[in-house]
Parts: sequence; C-alpha cells; structure tokens
Amino acid sequence: MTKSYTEQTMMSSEPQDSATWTDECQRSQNEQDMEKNNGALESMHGGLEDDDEDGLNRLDEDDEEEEEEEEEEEGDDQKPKRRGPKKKKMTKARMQRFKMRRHKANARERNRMHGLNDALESLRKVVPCYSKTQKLSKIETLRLAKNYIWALSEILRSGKSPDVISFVQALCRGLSQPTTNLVAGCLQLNPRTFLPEQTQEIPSHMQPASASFAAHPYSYQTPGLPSPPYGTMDSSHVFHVKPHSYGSALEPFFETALPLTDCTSPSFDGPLSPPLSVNGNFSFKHEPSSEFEKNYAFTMHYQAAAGLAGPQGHGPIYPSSAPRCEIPMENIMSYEGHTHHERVMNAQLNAIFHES
DNA sequence: TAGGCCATCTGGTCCT
DNA sequence: AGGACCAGATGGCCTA
Repeated sequence: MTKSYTEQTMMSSEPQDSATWTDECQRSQNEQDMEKNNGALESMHGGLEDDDEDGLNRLDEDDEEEEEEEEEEEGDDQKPKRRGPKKKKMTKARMQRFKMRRHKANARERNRMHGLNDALESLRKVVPCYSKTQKLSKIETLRLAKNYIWALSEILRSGKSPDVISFVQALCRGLSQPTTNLVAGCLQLNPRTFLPEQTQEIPSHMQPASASFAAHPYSYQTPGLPSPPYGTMDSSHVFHVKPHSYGSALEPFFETALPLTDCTSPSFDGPLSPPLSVNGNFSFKHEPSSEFEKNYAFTMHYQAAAGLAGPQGHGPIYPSSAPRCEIPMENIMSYEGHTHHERVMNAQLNAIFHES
C-alpha cells in the first residue's frame, strides 16, 4: 500500500501541523503543535521585539494590563528612537492568543489550498491525458487546460475539425518536454511528429489541414518561465533529437492510420492506432505491451475536439467501424466518469457541430 | 546531487 | 476584527 504524495509529505514534513487534522481532533492537535512550535515562536517573538512588532503588539492590547512594562533599549544610542505606539512585552497569555490565531489562520490557509488543489484535480480530469498515476504538475495542468480551451475554441470558430497533429501541436504548446511526451503518449504519437520543423518534412497529405491549428494567432511565448523546455516547441528538448527519417517521425501512429484529414479515404483498411472510439475518446486498446503503456495509463477524451467534427459528416476523425478499445486499467478515469455537467457541455458542442 | 514539485507556515494586504 | 488571498521562505520527496 503506497502512500499518496500528500500523505508522505504530511507525515514527513517538518511542520507537523495538521494535514491530518480533522475538525474533531483539531483542538488537541493544535495543542500538540503549539508545544512543538513553541520554541520557534519564542525565537520569532524575540526577533519581533528587536525588529518590528507592530503586528504583534497591535493584536492584543485589551488585557495584559499586568505587564505594562514598555521596552526601551536605553543602552543603544546608535538606534534612533522608535516612533509610534510603544511596544508591549509579549506575555504568556498574549503569546497564547497569538499562537491560537496563527493556528487558526494556518488551518484556514491549509483548507484553502486543499480546495485549490481539489479544483486543480477536477481540472486534470477534464483535460486530455488524465492519469491518476502520472499526474500532471499544477503548472502543466494549467498550461494544458489553456491550450485545450484554445483548441476547442478554434474548432468552434473555424467549424472544422483539426487533424491530430495540429491538435496535439496546439495542446502541447508551451508544455515541458515530459508533458509533451505524455500527450504524445496519449496518442501513441512520436513527439517528433508534431514538431514544427519536422512537420515540414511530412508529405503534404499528412500536413495539418487547418493552418490555424498549426500556430496560435497570437504569440505563445511564455516569458519568465523557469527553464528552457517551457514555452517552446523546439525539438531540441523534445525527444533529444537524433537523426530521424520521415517514417520514424510518424511511428507508430500513422503507420496504419488513414490520412488524417480524409476520414473517408478508401485506402484505409488497416487497424487503427490509436483507437478512437465513436464518440471520440482515445483509449488504448490492448493489454499494455510496452513499458510505456504499462507505466502510463492515459485517456484522451477530447470528444468535442478531435472526435466530434469530421470534415463533412461531423463524424469522428476515425471511422466508426474502428474497433472500440478500452484499457482495463482501474486507475483511468473514463469519460463516463465525467459529471453530468461535462456530458451536457459536450452534448451542446456536439449539437453545434451538427447544426453547422 | 541538483533541480523540480509540493505542502505548509507566515506576514502583509485587502475586503466585508 | 476577522477572513480571504497572496507571495516568500522552508524543508521533504522524487527523479534524472
């Protein structure tokens, strides 16, 4: 039984505070924590007395009449005399109240952050490539969500369905290398495939159909990003480039797939990979054979994007005769697991395409 | 071991 | 006054 990251962190992190708190045990835990943190708080108090105790001394001025001694550093001629309210000593009672307030504020902040994380987790589930085991980082989740929204908007705006390469390009813009590889993995697509410079080498029939998907209409620079892999689709950080052939660039996805923009091509008769279900969900079809597939269980569920609208018939990119494939992995959140609201949203998108 | 990611604590600021 | 929000600091875990 493995502990979640959160649990591990909670158990091991230095401030033993209370991620494990429940409302019931919060009080006793509070007291324990206060004991533990006493030393730190005391020292902090010392520092505050020396530097700036405005905050602290403003807090409790009601009682503590018993210790009204004002602190004056008489001996220090160097320091200019302090202005403003005279300081009060931090008495035990005041200290206790301060600690209490601090603990309450900490608990609130913790809850707030948990709520934020819950929301982020919800976002992870509705963004392509959701995996319980291989979670996207917060920042990557936000970036991918932004790209996803942009891509869906673009579909709505243009009324055309993108080809997979363009769509993945749009999704991966600005993502780090691992996430880019992850998204590519979702599609069983070699990341090199959708690199701008490499796509130029792809024969015309496999070129992205919608130019608008190949590049955002606005600059997609992400200035100030912490490390080079962010904010660029430069191939130098995606699959550390080695000489490749066109064939390898398209492996394994396009080996058997029909030209992306032509769902009705009669040339199609091979098995589809990756499988895209009738409603557009991507999923692996087979028992994971490669290490990659064993380790990463994803699902693509951009139904509204990739699958909703075919060029003419508003059908999925792949023919409905394509084998519907599922991953029998319990850690995958299937599209069916989405909320009613999400399904309604997709139904509405579907309706839009069918009406257009 | 460095770097990335994360949870938590903390003090400041703003709002109700 | 108290709560929400924010950003900086800190330390732990994980991975390349």
